[in-house]
Amino acid sequence: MMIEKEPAEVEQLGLLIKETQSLLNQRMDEVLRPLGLSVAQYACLHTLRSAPGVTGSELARRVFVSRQSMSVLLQGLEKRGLVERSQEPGPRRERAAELTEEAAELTEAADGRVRGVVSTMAGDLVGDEPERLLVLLGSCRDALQGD
Amino acid sequence: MMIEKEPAEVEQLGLLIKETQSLLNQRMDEVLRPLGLSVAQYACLHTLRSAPGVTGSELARRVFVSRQSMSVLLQGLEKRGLVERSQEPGPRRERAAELTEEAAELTEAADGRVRGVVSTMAGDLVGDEPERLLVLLGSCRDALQGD
DNA sequence: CCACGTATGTCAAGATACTGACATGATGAT
DNA sequence: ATCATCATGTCAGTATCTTGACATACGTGG
Repeated sequence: MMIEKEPAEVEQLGLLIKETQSLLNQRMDEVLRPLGLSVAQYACLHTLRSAPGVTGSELARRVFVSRQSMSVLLQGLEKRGLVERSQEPGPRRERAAELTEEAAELTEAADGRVRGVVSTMAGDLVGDEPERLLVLLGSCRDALQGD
Repeated sequence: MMIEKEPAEVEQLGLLIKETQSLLNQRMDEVLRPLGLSVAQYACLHTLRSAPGVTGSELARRVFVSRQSMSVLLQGLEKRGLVERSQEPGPRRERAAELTEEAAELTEAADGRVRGVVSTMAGDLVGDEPERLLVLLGSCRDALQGD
């Protein structure tokens, strides 16, 4: 006979994820705001650094926002001289986006601060616990999007 | 000499949390929308059911939104007959909020659907893994808000 | 060759959440 | 007793994200 986990605790998992993400977003905003960056802008720059030349739509998918939001995000970053987009559209009307020199410095500074926040968050985890957390959360993510 | 964890993996923890929460919110919206409820409204009703009679401000803190957002949320729920608020303000101008009968049924139905989503999310976790995940994530949350 | 489906980029409108500000009522220090 | 302080509830303005819609461009099947 299978021993069923009482669902009372697992039920709190959704709330806990929301809570943690809310706090994480808040802390990231606090350290990024002095640099003049919103969390969404940081996510955009961070992703662009690891994947230069991607299209706006692909960027939107990776950052989990709509194409439209990414469009205005990129326009703002372009106006601030942090991002350059090819003026001559590519194969499918695509406009590849890349970081500028100034953005590289800024993104590195922002990355440092975000690393600090994440270190704080994982500060009480010891041994293989960080890795365990990554695996378990990854399982949840896959189960949700695999649908 | 301490063996330092390479931070390359832990660094992804922030992104993973954001990703998982985004997908969870999306799935919850999909199951709650047919009931005419937004995720925020569900969170409001769910919290009210476990803590009837709380004030709007306290409710806002528990649901992680501002007092102002909770104010308009409650106005909408009140207009739909799901929530009743005491008209005669209490000790500190407080207006205690409670669920109506109709809301109790609706909230129960919504809870069932949300339980389904959470079960899907935790579907691949076995043994003590759900509990482990709760403990590890709880540690992260405490580290973020303990600051 | 040409219509159809699909993907990108953008504009406009609606919804939602936040910050700032104010009035009201309770608490505490002097 | 009086005034400063704080918490609640609400209104207004701002910012951001989303959905809907349209124009453009590539690919495929008729």
